[in-house]
Amino acid sequence: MELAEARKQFVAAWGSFGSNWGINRTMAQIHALLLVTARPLAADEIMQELTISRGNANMNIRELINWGLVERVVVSGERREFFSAEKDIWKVARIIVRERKKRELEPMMRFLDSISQVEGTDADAATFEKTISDIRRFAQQADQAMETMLKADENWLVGTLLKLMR
Amino acid sequence: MELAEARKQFVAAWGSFGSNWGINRTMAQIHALLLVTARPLAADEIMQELTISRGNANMNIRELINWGLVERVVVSGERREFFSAEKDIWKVARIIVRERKKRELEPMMRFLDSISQVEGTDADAATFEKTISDIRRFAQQADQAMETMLKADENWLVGTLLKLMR
DNA sequence: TTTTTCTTTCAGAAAAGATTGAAAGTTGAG
DNA sequence: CTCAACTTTCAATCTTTTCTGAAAGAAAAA
Repeated sequence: MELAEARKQFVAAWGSFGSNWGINRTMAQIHALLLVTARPLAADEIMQELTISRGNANMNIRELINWGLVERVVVSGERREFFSAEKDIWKVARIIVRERKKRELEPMMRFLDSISQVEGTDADAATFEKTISDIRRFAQQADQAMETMLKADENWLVGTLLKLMR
Repeated sequence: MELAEARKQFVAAWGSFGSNWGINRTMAQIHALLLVTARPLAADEIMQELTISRGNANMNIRELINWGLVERVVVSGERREFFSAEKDIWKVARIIVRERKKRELEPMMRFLDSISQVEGTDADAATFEKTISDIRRFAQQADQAMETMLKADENWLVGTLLKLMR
């Protein structure tokens, strides 16, 4: 397959994949574009490649930087800012896991704590308390699994699986 | 906390949590409502509780049934259909993992295969092939981890973690 | 300092996604 | 078979999210 075509398809696919997971399509596309580009790109190049506006590019680049997935790069002899993505996919995965854990899982766990005790002894009260406490327990396990992954190196998963599956 | 209030908060929170993850708010709310209700509910009760229209309720209940998270229940002496959610949170988690794996991860892996070979030998071609193959490898590991989880029982995670963390 | 180049912001526009409600469809009871 | 009770569908509408583009801001160069 031709490189230009493959790149275009990848950027589009990554965009729609992202939007299935609550990540803005453009943000995912910019990320994909930077992932498959060896040299850092300037805002204008990103705008042109994805045919998006300056404002949109700026906002989504900023968000990628917030996440720690992209960084500003100074190119000597150039006044403009350039942008470059973290290319190590394991680091990328860890960043995403850490951010979503922080932004979603942890608040959810705090929330579940806050509603875990209710008055009443009927079937609905029992179902409620059981459901909430099961979800809390599950969330805690997921949280621990993520912590372990965040601390582990690339071989953790492979090693774990081999051990488990004989 | 009062049960009615706690239920309301949980349904609302589950709805917004869901929409962070690409799941329609109403679908998540219906699921939450059924999770914390001991007896099966009829469509009218769901509509009333969440103040949503008949069409909306119908569409989202159907989708929950598609996912296997909710089932139709016949209540003897009643002509209407009633709905009840799977209450075992581990089963729920497995269903969600299985469905998203099937709907998103597997198509993505097939797609990555299709674009993994490109013409050219410059820096961008090299970056492209490396990125795609790294993502494929990562996706395969995630896929295997999910497979293992799907087959394993509730104690897999705990056991694994204890083993790993000494 | 003034000009030039580039970045950021944000109100309004556009697009995407969700919801409604009324009509058509189905099914069991009589 | 006919009626009544209930479910499903879908075009129109509403809501939310995303995007644009022009104006304001910042910082290097002249």
